[in-house]
Amino acid sequence: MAEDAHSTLTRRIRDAILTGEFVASQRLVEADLTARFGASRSAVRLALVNLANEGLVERLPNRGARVRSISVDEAVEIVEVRAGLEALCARKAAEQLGDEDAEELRALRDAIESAVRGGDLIGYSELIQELDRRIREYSEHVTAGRLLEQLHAQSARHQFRLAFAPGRAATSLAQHLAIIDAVLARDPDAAERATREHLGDVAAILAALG
Amino acid sequence: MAEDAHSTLTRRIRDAILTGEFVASQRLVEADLTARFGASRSAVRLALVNLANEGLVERLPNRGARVRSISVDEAVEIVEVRAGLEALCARKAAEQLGDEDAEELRALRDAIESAVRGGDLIGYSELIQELDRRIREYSEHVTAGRLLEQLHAQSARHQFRLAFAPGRAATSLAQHLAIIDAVLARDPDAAERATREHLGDVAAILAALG
DNA sequence: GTCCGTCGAATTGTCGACGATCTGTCAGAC
DNA sequence: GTCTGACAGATCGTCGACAATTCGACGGAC
Repeated sequence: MAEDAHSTLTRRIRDAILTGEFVASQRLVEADLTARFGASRSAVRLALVNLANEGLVERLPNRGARVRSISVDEAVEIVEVRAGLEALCARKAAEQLGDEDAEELRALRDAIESAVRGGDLIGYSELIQELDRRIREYSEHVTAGRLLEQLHAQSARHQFRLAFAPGRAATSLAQHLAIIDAVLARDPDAAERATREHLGDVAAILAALG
Repeated sequence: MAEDAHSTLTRRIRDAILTGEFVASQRLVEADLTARFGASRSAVRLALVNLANEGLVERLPNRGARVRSISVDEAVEIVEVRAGLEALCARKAAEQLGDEDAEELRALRDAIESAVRGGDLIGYSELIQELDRRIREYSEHVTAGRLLEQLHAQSARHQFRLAFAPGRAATSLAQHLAIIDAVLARDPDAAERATREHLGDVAAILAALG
């Protein structure tokens, strides 16, 4: 993932999709993107191919690209896969947590608790994402990490809907604290179990909402 | 995955990598591939980008592409991830196995047993791959299936070395039969457990061999 | 009113050429 | 003998033009 021109463009289009600037199923015409981002058509094409491989964009031969819309069934599938991968990462993280990592994790735990106490749902949601990222990092599992990053990007929109499900914050908080505590306790089994439990709930709620 | 020209080229280059025609770390110069496959440079470029996204090829900015070589550590990681995903698929397959699927699976079981009895290691290896493919199919889990396909391709070479580890066939056979029987018995827990057990062994052996 | 074939605009796919970047080599200074 | 800097070859990155395809609009036949 170098920082040259086409990577930047890929990132810019990805951001536009993730922030909802381009809505689901919207057509992404190469000429339009060329004008909008001031890049050449080759660069746009390359970016679209990359995003198609990431699963954010759908490319039909001779018919152009569009923002891929993810069905509820597929969102559930993604959460099921995430459960397996994040459980693996949580386990590894618990096994090999360094002392300074533990310090960071405790600080994050405090931040999460105070965000919830303050009723800051947006901040809470961001901190949870940070938590996921940290656990991936501590696990040092690059293969799982790479796949998880893709899956997160794909289901970003569904995540969002989930955050505001009524009464969700309380159980979500408890589950995340359980994950953190298991990792801090260096207990791999508990970390894996807590992660699975949490994502099992997420899958169930997603399926019910759909 | 349409069947137009550039997809075909992507597949052809992928096959060349998987069959060992292009060895690990070998440089893939665009001009050479252009001549060899009779395609234009754009097509070659696109194929390389796709393969890079699949993880089979490594592309360094301004320095070209080469066949990505996968370290033993990474091969172990891949098997760990596969364990999670294949366990999920085995579970789903066990949950929703159709009667005609069961029939096919029984036939495959017989074929596997007779391959081992006949000492046909190559045939056995192919049948095991077929088994994996079938379980993915029965699980109807497209997300997990797509990721597994990528991971299989990446670790194809290491798979190969594994098949000829001394005394491996016997335990491998027992483990695969256990997976098949659990799925046939429509027992999701057993199917997941048997799959994890098998891949846990594979990871251990890979790590030891490295 | 409906069906069918033709035509044209919009859009993607392909190509070859040009410019930019990297790598290795070689001469010269010290 | 070693180091430095310029040069040249190889290779990738970018661009604009042209060809191929799709899709909708239009008009005529029945």
